[in-house]
Amino acid sequence: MRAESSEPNAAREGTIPAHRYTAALATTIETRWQDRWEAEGTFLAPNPTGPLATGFERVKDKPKLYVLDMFPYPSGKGLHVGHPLGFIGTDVYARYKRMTGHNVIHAMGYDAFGLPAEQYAVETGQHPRVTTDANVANMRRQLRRLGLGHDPRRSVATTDVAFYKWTQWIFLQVFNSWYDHEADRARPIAELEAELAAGTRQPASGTNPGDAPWAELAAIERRKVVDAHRLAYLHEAPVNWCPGLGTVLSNEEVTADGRSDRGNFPVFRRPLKQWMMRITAYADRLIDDLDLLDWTESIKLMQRNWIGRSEGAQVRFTTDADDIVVFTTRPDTLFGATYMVLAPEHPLLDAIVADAWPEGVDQRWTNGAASPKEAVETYRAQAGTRSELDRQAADREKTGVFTGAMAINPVNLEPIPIFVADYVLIGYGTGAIMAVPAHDQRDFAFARAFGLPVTAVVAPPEGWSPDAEQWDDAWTGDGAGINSANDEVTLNGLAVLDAKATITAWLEERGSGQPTVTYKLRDWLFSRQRYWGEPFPIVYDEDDLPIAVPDSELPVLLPDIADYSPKQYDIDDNTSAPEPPLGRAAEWVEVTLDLGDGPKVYRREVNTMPQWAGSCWYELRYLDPTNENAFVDPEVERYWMGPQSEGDGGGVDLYVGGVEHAVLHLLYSRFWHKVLFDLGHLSSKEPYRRLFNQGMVQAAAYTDERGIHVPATEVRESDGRFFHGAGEVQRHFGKMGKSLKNSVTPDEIFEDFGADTLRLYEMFTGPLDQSRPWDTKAIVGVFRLLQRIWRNILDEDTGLLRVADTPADDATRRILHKSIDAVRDGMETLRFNTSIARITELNNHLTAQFPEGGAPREVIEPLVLLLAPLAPHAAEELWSRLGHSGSLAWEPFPEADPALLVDDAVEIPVQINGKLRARLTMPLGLAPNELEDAARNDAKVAELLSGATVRKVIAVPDKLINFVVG
RNA sequence: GGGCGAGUGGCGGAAUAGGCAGACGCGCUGGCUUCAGGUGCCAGUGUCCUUCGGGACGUGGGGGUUCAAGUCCCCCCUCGCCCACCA
Repeated sequence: MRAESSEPNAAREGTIPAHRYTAALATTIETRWQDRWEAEGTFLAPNPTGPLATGFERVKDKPKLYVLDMFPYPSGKGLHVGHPLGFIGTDVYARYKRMTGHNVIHAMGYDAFGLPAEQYAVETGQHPRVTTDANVANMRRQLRRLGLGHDPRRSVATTDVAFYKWTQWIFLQVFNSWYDHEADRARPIAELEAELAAGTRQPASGTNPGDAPWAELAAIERRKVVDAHRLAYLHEAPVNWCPGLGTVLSNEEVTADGRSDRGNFPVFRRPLKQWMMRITAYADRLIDDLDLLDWTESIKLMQRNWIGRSEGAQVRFTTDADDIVVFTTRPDTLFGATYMVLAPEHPLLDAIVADAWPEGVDQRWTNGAASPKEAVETYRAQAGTRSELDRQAADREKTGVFTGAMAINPVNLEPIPIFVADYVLIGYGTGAIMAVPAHDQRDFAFARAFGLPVTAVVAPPEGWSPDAEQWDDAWTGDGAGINSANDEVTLNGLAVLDAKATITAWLEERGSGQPTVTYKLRDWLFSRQRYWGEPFPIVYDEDDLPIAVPDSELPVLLPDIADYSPKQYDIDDNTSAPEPPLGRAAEWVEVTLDLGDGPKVYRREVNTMPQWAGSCWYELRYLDPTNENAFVDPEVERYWMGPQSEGDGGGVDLYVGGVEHAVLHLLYSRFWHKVLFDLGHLSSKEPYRRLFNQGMVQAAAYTDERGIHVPATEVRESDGRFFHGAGEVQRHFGKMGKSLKNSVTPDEIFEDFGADTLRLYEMFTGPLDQSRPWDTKAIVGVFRLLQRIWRNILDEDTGLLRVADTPADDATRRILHKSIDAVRDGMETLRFNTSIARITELNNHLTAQFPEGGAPREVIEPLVLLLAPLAPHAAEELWSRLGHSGSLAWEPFPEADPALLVDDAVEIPVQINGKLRARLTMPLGLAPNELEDAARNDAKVAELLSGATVRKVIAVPDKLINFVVG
């Protein structure tokens, strides 16, 4: 069947007219126009300056528009029809905007570093670059075949040396800066060094362990202090170590059940020295600047939740050993703190553990251990080996042990027992809490399990027992303070908000606490033990401290090595340690550089950057892809992405991609963009002004009796049941892909229908943000649409024009202009399905009105232009057959004449008690009373109303009339 | 457990700002064309009843506001996504 349909129509003369729009004809047309667009540079977008500025004169008075897709990973499997949904959507939008007078930039790149190419290299020994380049070439071919109107000069891959040179450069910008919290922005590290040297600034707390004066610090100590301020820094801290992958992972790459996002291997928390990026310094700005963005509230909410800002207080409790600081969002409940809990990893744990159990200790508190030390050590060891899944199950029984130590509550000087329990997380707040079981559900559960007292300090609602020990749950709502007073301060009678302010002020005055803001967001773990990623432009000296490779030495090229695999371990071996593959490139690792003090030998960083690095800034490189002196020319960036008005943060005008990147990519990318903004390299505060999440393409998938997916193409349907071979199979719908064996490739659809039909079908199945099932059988609907438009313009037998140069009749003209109006609306709102429906209606009207041909050119030409963004090849061909020599890509999009959008007469529904009883055609603009008279004068309405008492008449001009009868 | 979003014919989906529910397409039914079939063309197609005039019902379920509710309010059910011991 396919072989036949790809032959010219002539081969089937006698059955199919020679000039019918068929798949074969579509393919001929599509190939021709794709070649022509490329040859003529139809979609080249001129920059205001620089090497890509040719043609800017032509567009300099047009508004600019930056349309961007989330760039794909060039998989070796090639595309299925689900992949290009968003790409088609942005192409339709970009083409429409170009026709409405915008200078549109639209390009496509490749996020080409990453695991699959590396794993393929490990298996085959083929260099990942070879695989990657082949995959990129294949994907470029497939996307070109779709007729996407991209500027090919701007197509970059993150693996291009000319690209990752600048990824490394940006890393160094981050490395060479620090966050000035007073100025609330990043500044060059040299300015910090100068201020420290001049004594005008003191090191941030915790960065200078001995707190010795700057002048007395040795040079190496000074370097350590400065390094501790950098936005990219080395840090020994618990990280997510995945032995199965042989690499560490960021928090974001670990699933809720403690496994790797990729590969689903167990992940263990272990302390290791790794590169971190100080994204937490930007937490507030990442929240606040969401207000600048035209994103859906749900995505903004996900980002806010991920950053997880909480306002509260830190409170200092004294013990016999060190003081312990807790974080709480409910300082108002401080009088109700009946015990304290430390996370198992808390650094002060060893210092406070008592030597022996106190007399008469509760057996539940000791876990059967002979001493607190033994109990804590046992518990800590258990917590360390327990999987994250266990530990994070919210409904899990609370566990913990008593440390034997007591802390003094600063508000009432009462001693309270200190426990260690894994429901307190080391990574959040201070890793220690005051437990208020009466007003926190988790503390309540723990108190009940361990027989700890529950003291109410906020009045619960009516109906609760006055005795908190009788409660079934904690009371976490608002209420007046009770049982909360000492000699100096009382919270009794105060509402929660007032109580918080009062007690926080009191604590601050006494030096026992201060207001604090805490975030769930952690600093970003930025190093990976992989081969196929950007090398860090960092070397280490004999002191083992990091030194930036000078800009002049960039790029640091990825060396060729024999074995690309990181050392992998048994997936459960949590005692293993990462060993990056680059460590084996001995000659590369050892490097001689002259950093101003003569040639010396240094050791290169052997970790590589995570795959997110390239996607953090690729949209900037599209703007100026060939620039060798800067990652982007500031003037070019200002033109395409700069703020458009006061209060605008700038950024790309439309960014389309999957919702799965709602936090990770979008958060990291915003972070880098803000650093580059702070350092004066960018005019835009935000990378993506408007974000739009396209839906997924789903398809039927079938499982056999074993629950295993069978290839969807081999399933037959019979009476609503489905069979594969001899057995019956079950149908369900899921994301199209290899795992469900339900992929459909674009190549099959090109073969049977052509690219324009595929484009139309994908856009017709629903609004762009909605997921939709794929149904190959349904494609014929939009294929027929193209055939019918074709037939209304060209004779199927002769190929000659059958369009008339006579004026359109009034009714046809009105339908045209209403169609234009509706098509534009669908284009603007990315609801292309409605645009296609209106084009179909218009064409159906022409078919009915001019069955023998002769549709007026006055209507046909706008129809072709309306179709152009959606089915550009067919539209170009028709446009040219209509006698135009150039491409229609820059033709003005039809505009509706407002005068033709309203009719002289309108059909008015007549309701009686809200039920439709008649329709009357009436002149437009009748007043309510005229409407009522006209309705009453209608014979049918009069009959319906006879004998009834009309109690009320609702007459809405030009809309309807409703008689309310009694 | 918390948050967000969505439920409209057999299917995908339309429906300005509360005003004719089901546009457009698939599928289905009948017919035309054709050497049989197709990805050609035409007509019909929400459900039920009907004396063929029409009538009743109908946007997940239940209540409410209104002359009028797919649309607004309250309660419930189902599905999807995100987060998940974050003090």
